[in-house]
Amino acid sequence: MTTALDTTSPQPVKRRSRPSRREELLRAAAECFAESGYTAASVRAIATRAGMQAASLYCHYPSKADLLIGVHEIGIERITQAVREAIHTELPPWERLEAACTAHMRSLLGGDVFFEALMRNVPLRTDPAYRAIREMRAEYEALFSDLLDDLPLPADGDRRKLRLMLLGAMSWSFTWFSADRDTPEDIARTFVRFLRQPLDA
Amino acid sequence: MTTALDTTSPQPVKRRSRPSRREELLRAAAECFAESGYTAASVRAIATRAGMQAASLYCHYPSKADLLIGVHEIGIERITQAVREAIHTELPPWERLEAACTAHMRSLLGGDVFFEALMRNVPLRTDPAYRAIREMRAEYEALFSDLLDDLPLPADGDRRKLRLMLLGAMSWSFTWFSADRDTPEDIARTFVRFLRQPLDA
Amino acid sequence: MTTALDTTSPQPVKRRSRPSRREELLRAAAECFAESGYTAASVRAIATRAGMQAASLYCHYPSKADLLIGVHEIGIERITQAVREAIHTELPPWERLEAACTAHMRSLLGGDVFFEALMRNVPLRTDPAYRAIREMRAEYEALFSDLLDDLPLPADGDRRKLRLMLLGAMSWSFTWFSADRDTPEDIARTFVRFLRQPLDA
Amino acid sequence: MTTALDTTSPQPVKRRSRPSRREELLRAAAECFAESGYTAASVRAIATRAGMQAASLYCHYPSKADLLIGVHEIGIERITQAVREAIHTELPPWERLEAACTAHMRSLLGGDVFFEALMRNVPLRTDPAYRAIREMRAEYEALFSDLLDDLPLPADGDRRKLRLMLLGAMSWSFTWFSADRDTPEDIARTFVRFLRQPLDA
DNA sequence: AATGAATGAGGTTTCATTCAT
DNA sequence: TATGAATGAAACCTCATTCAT
Repeated sequence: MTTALDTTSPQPVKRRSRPSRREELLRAAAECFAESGYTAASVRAIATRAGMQAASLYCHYPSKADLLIGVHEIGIERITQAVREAIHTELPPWERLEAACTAHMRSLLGGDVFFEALMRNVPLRTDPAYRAIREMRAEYEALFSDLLDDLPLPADGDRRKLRLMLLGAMSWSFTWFSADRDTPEDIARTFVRFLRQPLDA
Repeated sequence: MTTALDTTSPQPVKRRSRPSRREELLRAAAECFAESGYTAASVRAIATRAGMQAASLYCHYPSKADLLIGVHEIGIERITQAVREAIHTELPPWERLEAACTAHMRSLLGGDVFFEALMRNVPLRTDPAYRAIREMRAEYEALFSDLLDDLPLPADGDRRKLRLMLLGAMSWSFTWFSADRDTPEDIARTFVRFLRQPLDA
Repeated sequence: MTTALDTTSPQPVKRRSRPSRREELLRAAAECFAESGYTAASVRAIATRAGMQAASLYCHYPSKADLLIGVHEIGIERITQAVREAIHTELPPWERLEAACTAHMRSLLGGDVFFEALMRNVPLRTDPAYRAIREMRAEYEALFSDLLDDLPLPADGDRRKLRLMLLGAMSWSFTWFSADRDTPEDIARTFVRFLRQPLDA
Repeated sequence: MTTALDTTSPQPVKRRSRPSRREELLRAAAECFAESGYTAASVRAIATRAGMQAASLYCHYPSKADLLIGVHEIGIERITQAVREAIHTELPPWERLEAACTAHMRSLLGGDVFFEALMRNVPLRTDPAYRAIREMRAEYEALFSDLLDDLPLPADGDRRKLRLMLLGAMSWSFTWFSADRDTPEDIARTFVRFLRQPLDA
């Protein structure tokens, strides 16, 4: 009857492709994880924010940990796409890196709760969700490995550490970023410049 | 190499006695916070690890949050002293910065649970311990501001962002550091070199 | 004598079903509050008496204080209705007052745990439930204000103090009442007579 | 050396017959019992208010229940003496009763925490302190029995119920008394007048 | 007389999850 | 798909009391 994506079809069609219950749930979870952290966020709070009872949540996700994975999936997917788009065009290597970083920072600091949830909830090695999330992150970070491979570095340039430094510095920014003093774009540009100017000279 | 960083010893030698109950408690708390995170770590687990009942813990600290503050105090105090010692000698600015970073990384990644607890538990803005901890961190980071002020940078060098980049990159390293592949000293040296080579040329 | 005061029946016949869990819970709470006092009565004991786990109690009432309010609501509702019924008929003013007092005492001393809980747990001014309960009591006592207004008193008769004296004397009776020596009806009759007739002949 | 009543004699004499530790403790206990009720008042709070550690309290009183008894002893002793003094003079029976009631109310509502503690903490029958306190109260109330015996009542005047009514009404007044609207003396006078004079004109 | 430390019991409440409906 | 009720575990913390010093 309706589109294949309409997961709420059993109810009379209200509005076209409104966020499904699962999506609402993930958003609610992201908000709670971002605000309180994974452990402190309660399933009840997430369900309430999504407009349902805690028990109903389990119709959609089998556990709290799966919500965290779901949130990460969305977050990583979004930021991956943002960065992919940014480096789609033809550009010199350093400019491509800068474009990627700009997209990265714009996503991370743009107020999207999915990214806040992402940053604030790096899972512990003992967490059951650890592996799944680590793999997603690794895949994303591979994008930057590629960008760095294209860079013309001196022979002793340790590209792995360069990537870790750049991504780490950007990741940590959620800790000190203040929209009053900084813009995501400026941070990205400045960080890249710090690295580039010597090496490029 | 040196023993100055042996964090298990009861600090600068204040009292000769065996570590006091408070110190044992802080160490137990640090271990638990490092392993499980602040929220997931239970007061009972901390007390048990310190060899007492949960109720006894409250003879020494009035709440779990105060334990977190205590852990941060020790951690910050130790790393501050380590860095202070490292920059005590007369050195050219870049070398002093590198010495500081080396000390910083050596502390952070040296396996001291107080630092692991520190890094894994950046408090949320809503946390009652947020203010207290933020101030401690700020005071520590001021050390690096001073070091950066001494650096001969070009006019447009944004020293604040440089500091944030360097410290952020180092902070994030607890996320990916593996003693098999890296050494703290090497990371510090490499990160500083990345920033220096252009600017110093 | 009558069955109107059978406080175990599920009230005016609202639903036919066996007493709901909420009602069982309130009764259990009333029993515990009557036996041990509000503070000393534990949520666990209340839940156990109602045949459930302490945690399950919170499906029905959000806190212990709300149980106290609920118990008061039922108690006040019952005694209000008993008094209302007693004064429903046409009677001379003093006889109506006596009828009201008889109903009042019969409720209070008839062994209903809800009234015992009521009397033994006048909340402190600092108690969060204080306001709610005070208002209920005030509404009930207004019934007596009306009855006293109908009394043909001399000009200097302080009707407020008269009400407070009468109600106070009756309230305090739960302190000394012994079913062996007294009947609720006799107490009521005697108290009203003391006020009505001249003792100083 | 000092007076026999100086229970703190081992310490160098500071001030003459200042409240002994036991007295301070009783006063602190009375305050706490009056504010929070016996059960909710904690030994720790009492000790703190008396300027000592909880453990030190046990040097003076062997248990919390003994503090309650001690508070009652003082309270009953004080009010007994107040009433005794009031009825010491030669007066007609009704005037003597009024004088006693005035003294009673003045004590009860005069802001003395010992009386507030007394009224707010009628022990339950299951309380270990129940018997001891009940006996004290009975002895005090015997004073009123005597006064009532002197009253010229009609043949059917039930003196026991009269006493219970009068004392009960006065006891309950701590529940509604407001220094803004009432004075203890006026309450006493009015209550006695209600009994003495015919209201049913 | 005083106390710091300790304790076992127990307080209220929240947790993630299950299950019958 | 949704939920109300339930649960066992566990959360943080406070309790009255004890004891060695």
